[in-house]
Amino acid sequence: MSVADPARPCGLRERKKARTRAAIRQHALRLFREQGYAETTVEQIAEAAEVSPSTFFRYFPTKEDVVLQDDFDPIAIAKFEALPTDMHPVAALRAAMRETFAEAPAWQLEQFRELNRLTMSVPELRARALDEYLRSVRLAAELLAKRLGRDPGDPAIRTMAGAVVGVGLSALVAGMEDPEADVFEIMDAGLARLEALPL
Amino acid sequence: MSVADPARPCGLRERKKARTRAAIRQHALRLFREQGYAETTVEQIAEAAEVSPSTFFRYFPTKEDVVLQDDFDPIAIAKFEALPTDMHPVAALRAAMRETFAEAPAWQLEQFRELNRLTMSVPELRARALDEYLRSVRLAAELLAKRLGRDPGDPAIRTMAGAVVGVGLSALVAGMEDPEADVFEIMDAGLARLEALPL
DNA sequence: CACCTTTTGATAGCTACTATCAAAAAGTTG
DNA sequence: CAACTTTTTGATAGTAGCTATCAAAAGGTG
Repeated sequence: MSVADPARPCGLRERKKARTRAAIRQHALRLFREQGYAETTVEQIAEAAEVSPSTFFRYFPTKEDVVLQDDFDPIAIAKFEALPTDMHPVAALRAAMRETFAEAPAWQLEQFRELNRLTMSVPELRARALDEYLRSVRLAAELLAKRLGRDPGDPAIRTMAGAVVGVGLSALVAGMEDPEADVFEIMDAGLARLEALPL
Repeated sequence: MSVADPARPCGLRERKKARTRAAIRQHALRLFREQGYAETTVEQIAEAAEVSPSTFFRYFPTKEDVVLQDDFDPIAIAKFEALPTDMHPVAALRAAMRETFAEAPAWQLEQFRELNRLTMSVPELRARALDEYLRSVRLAAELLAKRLGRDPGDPAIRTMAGAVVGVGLSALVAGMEDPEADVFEIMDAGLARLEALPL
């Protein structure tokens, strides 16, 4: 209902909300690191963040949501839409990703990596992450169809969209198997290979 | 520990176990169809199948597992391994899938479709299905590497494996968006396109 | 039939998550 | 600043998925 929707908070309330949210996530991630995801109860997180369990669920609908959030996807999609339409769609996707990551501050990239690591190691989280990932890239696939002026149901489009998702997943898996690996690099290299797929 | 592991049960016990398992699943699926997945409690399922809730969890580790089971994957993987190694790996995968589905009885294919429909419509189930799907096809990807005598970490292998997974996912999504669509056909067509990817 | 193993059900309990509602804090207006 | 409104919070109670335990019942064997 609120008409005002500024990028940064102005009132005391909104600032406090942001602080509370950050505190909950911060303490949750610390506890997960120290004693594991399943072994940490919501009650413990709430206590550490000095709020009630009720408040925890007011900020995060589920325990999983403390970990699962992709701040990058919407940005990358916006960049993808802004790129010239005469580029190869997969090349545009790669460029959008590269720009997005290049602009992000170092700490955010590092947190992204840690969240990925945690996500891929907890089955519960892994499952939900794949769902979210699929959903967001399916949206990108629709943009891809629009970009080419073709139907989203076109087999070539569908196959390419699936392959893009799959390459992303395989990169995440690779990053999990080898913690030293650069997930961004792997994903980019995989996408580069997909440019050879006929459209 | 049991040495005997026959294809079909012999003793009264194993037959009863199989019957109990089937009964639980059957009643569960019926209740899901009638009143929805989330609206059906394990207690109701147990009561309908005339067992205790304890027994339910003895047969299915989670409520989700009543729906999530892929009887096809292990069969298809075995067939894949049995096929001549000089075939194109993706072609071999396609052949293995085709054989597997061709051999299955009609009712099993129909049940497979219903389970897929249910799975893709319940977020909770969808997420876990993707996880299972990824795991099983990753195994196939390892076989693929072995077949080519190359490293599983090879970018080309990894990309192809990811693309295979992705095509499967996109086929499932397509089948969900259009219930009339033939998921097998879509997946096969997508895989056929992947044969053009350089290895 | 007596004996051993497997399967079952009852009980109790933990934890994620929801609903409700009154108290407290933040913001607003006379 | 005092009264009033709105938002945020915490306490309470409850539902449901899931686990552990253990004694009773059923299946199988000599």
